[in-house]
Amino acid sequence: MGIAERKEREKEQRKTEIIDAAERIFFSKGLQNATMDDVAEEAELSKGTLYLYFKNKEDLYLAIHLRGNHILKKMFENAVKKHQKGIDKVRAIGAAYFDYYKKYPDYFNAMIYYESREINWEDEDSIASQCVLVGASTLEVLVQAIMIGINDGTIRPDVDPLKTAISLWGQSTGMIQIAVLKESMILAKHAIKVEEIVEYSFDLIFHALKV
Amino acid sequence: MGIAERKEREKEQRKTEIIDAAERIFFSKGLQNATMDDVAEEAELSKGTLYLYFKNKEDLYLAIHLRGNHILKKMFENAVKKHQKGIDKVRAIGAAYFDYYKKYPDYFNAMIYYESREINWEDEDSIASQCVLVGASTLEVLVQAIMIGINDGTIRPDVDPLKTAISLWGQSTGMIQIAVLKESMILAKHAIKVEEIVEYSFDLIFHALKV
DNA sequence: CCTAAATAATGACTAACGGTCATATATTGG
DNA sequence: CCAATATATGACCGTTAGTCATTATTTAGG
Repeated sequence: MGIAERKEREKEQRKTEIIDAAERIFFSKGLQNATMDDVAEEAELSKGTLYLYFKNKEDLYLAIHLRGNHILKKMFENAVKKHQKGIDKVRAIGAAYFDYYKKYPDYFNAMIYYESREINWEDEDSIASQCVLVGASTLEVLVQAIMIGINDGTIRPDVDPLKTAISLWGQSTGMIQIAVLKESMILAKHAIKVEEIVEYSFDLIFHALKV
Repeated sequence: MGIAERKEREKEQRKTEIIDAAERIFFSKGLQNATMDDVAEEAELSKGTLYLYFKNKEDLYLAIHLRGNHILKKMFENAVKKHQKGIDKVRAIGAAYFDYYKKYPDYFNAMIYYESREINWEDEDSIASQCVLVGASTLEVLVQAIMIGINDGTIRPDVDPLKTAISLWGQSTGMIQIAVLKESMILAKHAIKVEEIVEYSFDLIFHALKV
């Protein structure tokens, strides 16, 4: 049955088109101000149709979030490949994270936004749980890099790979978040650039990992 | 004119009562689900009256946020007092931050929630700008502790106090945030407790500061 | 005390938005 | 060509943030 397959493809295509439209709207107007009517108009579909493809507004936003997660994972994997030593891999992941923010600030903000709210990440099959899966595998890239570093002697052997990976992840996210957020406030007042403070912060962290 | 003063007092009193009611409602139902009608009922006032005291829902929420900020600052100041050495002061601040989360998770979440959204922190006189002020003075406590540590030789002399303070702040916030958030997901799966991972993360950070 | 002016409080109302569903249109298989 | 099925529509509904004309209370002066 080629028709069923074609229909499946078309359905995926529609979904993609809707996410594209939603991205343009959400990212330009901000999630708060963007309405489902806006998205519908941008997608050249009726509002009701959106709900045939996505459970609700949050689900649609999570679909965008998921895209960002995939990109981030790819960037981590690429960063790791470029270096031999474990510590360099870890550092490259840190740099990649910051690159991600610079290149896709909207995806980064979508992440921040959603990490700070009550979502049912549990139920299977949902976009939310897919986000969790991709997130876990992204973290795994970091865990592996740390383990390689321990084995090749570039990272202190007494660090716990998983705990360290989670720490680095949380610390880096918080750092970028605060740097961006406080830019206009604290940083501008002291003439510190976002880049500068994030680099500084990363240096601090890696200083703690080195043998 | 004693009357004007009494009226001023009463006005402040009302404001406080409204914030009290709003806290109960927002914290029990969650900001998303709590309505201004709920708050009005809890405060035993009409909805219109709320808007005589607060510009909008966000403003009311920021007033709660401001309370949290004041408490946090107090806790930082107390933490600093209890120790002599700079590094110990810094560590105590870290512990105080985590204590703050444990003792006032709702305030902590209010902070996270608001740090991740578009707010006009600029305009003078607003509650938002008061939050910024208190936040800056809280950070200053940390900056001072780091400087003391550099002077008494317990902290590496080559660290930049302000940049380090901002780094620690961002990293700690991100860490607590992620630990709490991922508890049900990643942490539970690996049988790691929130306390444990946060402590671990703090150790990592302080390892980087020591001489 | 009484009353007019000023201040504070009210709640019905509006606009906007997320989400639904009966209806309409298009596609498929026979 | 015709039913059956799948897809799309947009008027409609319920909810809620925020407003404002009206009402109630308090103050100050005579």
